[in-house]
Parts: sequence; structure tokens; C-alpha cells
Amino acid sequence: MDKDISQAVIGRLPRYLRYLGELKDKNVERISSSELSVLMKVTASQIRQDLNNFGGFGQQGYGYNVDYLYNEISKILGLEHQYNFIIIGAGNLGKALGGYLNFEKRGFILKGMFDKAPELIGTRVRGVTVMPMEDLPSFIRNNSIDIAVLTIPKEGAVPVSKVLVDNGIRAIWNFAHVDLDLPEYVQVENVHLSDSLMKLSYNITSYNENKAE
Amino acid sequence: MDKDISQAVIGRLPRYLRYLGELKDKNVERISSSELSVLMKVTASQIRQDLNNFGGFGQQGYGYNVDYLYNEISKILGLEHQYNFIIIGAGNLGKALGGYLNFEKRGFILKGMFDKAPELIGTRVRGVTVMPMEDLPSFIRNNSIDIAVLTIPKEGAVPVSKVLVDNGIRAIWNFAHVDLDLPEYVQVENVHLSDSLMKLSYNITSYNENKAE
DNA sequence: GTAGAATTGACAATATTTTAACATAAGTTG
DNA sequence: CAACTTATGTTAAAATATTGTCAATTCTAC
Repeated sequence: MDKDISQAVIGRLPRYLRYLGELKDKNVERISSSELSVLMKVTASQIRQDLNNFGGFGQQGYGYNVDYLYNEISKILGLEHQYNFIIIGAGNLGKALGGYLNFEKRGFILKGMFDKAPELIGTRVRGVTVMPMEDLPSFIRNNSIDIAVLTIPKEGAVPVSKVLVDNGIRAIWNFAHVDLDLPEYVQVENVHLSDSLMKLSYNITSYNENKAE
Repeated sequence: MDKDISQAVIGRLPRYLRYLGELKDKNVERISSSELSVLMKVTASQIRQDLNNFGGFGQQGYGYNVDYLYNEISKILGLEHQYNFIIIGAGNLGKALGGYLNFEKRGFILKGMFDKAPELIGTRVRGVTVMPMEDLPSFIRNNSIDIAVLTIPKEGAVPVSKVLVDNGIRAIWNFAHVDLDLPEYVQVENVHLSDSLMKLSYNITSYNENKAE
């Protein structure tokens, strides 16, 4: 069952996790929704409501145990699993993501990198060698890859995504500036950086206009 | 005046712009909200509602002129302005963003890059030389910088953001995994990549669990 | 030029999300 | 151990967001 949780709620969980991690580091043992609400600048009600989508993690009169809540949210987010991932596109962005050490701490293990540019093939990123695109299908099948990260220009993204899915990939972290049209059983998380920059541009413009009036 | 437009609406505008750009490239002259809704997989009503926040861009019985609508959305997003930006953090991510040619087409001009690592200082990215952090304040003041892109580890981000704001920066594109606490007149757009990856992780887990039941 | 088709913009109806309120349970203090 | 305080989980209310409907307007074809 699991009544659908809204993506708005899911989107807030990583931020809760981040603040709880910081509290853990400071050896804070317990926290109330209202204390956390001050730290995070959201309403206490929203925190309680969000958490209660998944069960009662707190105790009346006490609040939430930081360690316990941290672990529960980790579990909800699926971070107790280990995921093998590959990166398609060994440009700067691919290298940046491949080199990001914290992903490994969370259970995301870089297994391979691919690129079509001959001059990149054979180069190494954090112990992983960049392979040619021809090797992609067999590599996916033989290495139980869970997630593919797409950091290639938009032109190649759609056909490559089909290859990925045909070979068993069920989750794509898509940085290409295009919407992928894939079966519903494939989870896609889009990161459209230029969309984000345009939002910033809008907010600059809009703030300046309001100021002028 | 300008009644506040919700960020949900703003967040959809870049995607409209992207589809309209593709239609322009295909020399499509006009499009109705219902045709566009099929392409974009949203409701026609939402498209019309979103657009009407900013005025009536269409014509009854005809639809929307693609070129005109494209230009209007560009204007709304502030893309007719030119923005000078700098990147703080010349690692792979900083280099990736600095090298992204499409930003320049949209009016975002890379003016400088900064890093604290001595081995990076003096290296060049797309004609721009990486400078030491000491030069940051004067550079901002002397080069009318509009936007700072933060691609440094979270430890340094908060103090650096204060330096930026003290020297006149009013917009920050923040890739550091930390929330910046800045005055309300500073526009901040956060890109928390690991949050995005965790969302993907949740959706993988949740899909698999539902399947199992 | 007129009839019919197409399609917007506005408004109304739903649905979803967020915030507030509070009864209840647990903790704390003297 | 009794009175008081704290703070959850839940339900209700308010605010937002999305979708559906339709009159009014424009286009198109004959």
C-alpha cells in the first residue's frame, strides 16, 4: 500500500537529514519540532506533519531523539541500501560528480564512466577508468548497475537513455537539458541547471522592479 | 505593484521557454495551449493560467505565436538583461559551469574565477584566469558583478557569502551544501545536488516497495 | 460575408498543501 | 507523587495550486 507521499514532502526530507546530521555532530541528543523550526525557518507544524506521513517518531513532552530520527529519515530515503552507479559523459560535470566523495558515504558507489570522445577514454577519475560507449550495454548487464548519471549534451541524451533502459537501468539522474520520455517504471530525477539559473534571473529582475515602484 | 507570482509558476517558465525554442527551431509559427499541453504533458489549463499571470499573450481562435511568446517569456525571466558573473571555486564543478557556453547565449557573462588553492591560481577556463581569494572584494567592486556562483565546499561557503554581500553582490547561485543566511535583498538560488540524488534514491526504494506488495 | 470551428482568458470548482489549534501523553520539579 | 510544563500527533481551518468550464472573440472556409 503506502499511500503516496507528495514529492513536496520528499523534497524536504534531505534538508531535515542535513540539519539532523549537524545536530548529531554537535552531540545534541533531542530536539523539538519548534526548536528545529527556528533553525530551519519552517513552521513546526510542517515538520510534524511531514514526519507523521511516515509514522510517529517523536514522544509527547520530549520531542525527537536526534539519532533515531536521523536514522529513520535515512531509511525512508533508501540510504541504507547500496547503489552502484555509472556516469555517462566524462566532461567537467561528470568528473565533478564522480569525484564527489560524500556520495560514497551515502552508499552510492561509482562503478564506471563512459564517454564517446577518444581523448577521454582511458583517463581515470577516482580510480575509475573512462570507457567507450560501445562497452556500455555489456557493462551495465555485468555489474548490476542501479543508477545512470547523464552528463552529456542534450543531443545524445534521449538515444542514450533508451540504451540504458533497454539494458536494465531503472533510475536516471539526468543533467541533460532535455526531458526523457521513458517507461513509468524508470525513475528519473532531472537537474536542469539552466532552468535554475533562469529562476535566479527572474528573481533578480522581479526584486529590482518591485524596488523601483 | 506586481502581485507576487508563485515560485511554482516561475519554476515552470524555463521549461515553457525550452519547448518554445524547439518549436522555433522547427519553424513552427503558432501553437495552441492544447497542442503544447500534449507535448509537455501538462494540462492546457495550467499553461493558460501560468501565462495569464503575466498578461494575455494569445489570441482567441488562433492560439499563441511561438516567436512572440518565446520573447515575452524571455523578458519575464529577465533574459534580455546581461549579467556579469563570477565563480568561486575552480574545481570540476566550477569549471563545468564556467565552460558552459549556453549561459553566454542567455546573457550570463563569466568575468572571473576564484579559488584558494595555489595550484589552481593562474590556470585558465575559457579565457578567464583563476584568481586568489584575496582579490575577490576589489574585483567585485571594480567589475560590476551581478551574480556569484558558489562552488566551494560547505565549510567555506557561509563566510565567503558574507564577503560577497559586503562587497555588493545581490545574487548567489549556491552549490554549496549549506543554507546561506543572508539579507532578504540578496537573491539566492540553491542547487543541492545530494538532495536531488536522495530524492532519486527515495523514488527507487518506494517504487520497489510498492511493486513488492 | 456568414456560419461554423477553434481557442483564449476568466472564473468557478476541486484538490492539495500549509498552518493553526488542541486534546492527550509524557516529562519535570519541588 | 501531584501539579505543572512541554510537545507530540491529529484533526480542522485556511491558503494555494490545479483543473474544468464556458462565454466571448477570432479565425477559416465556402
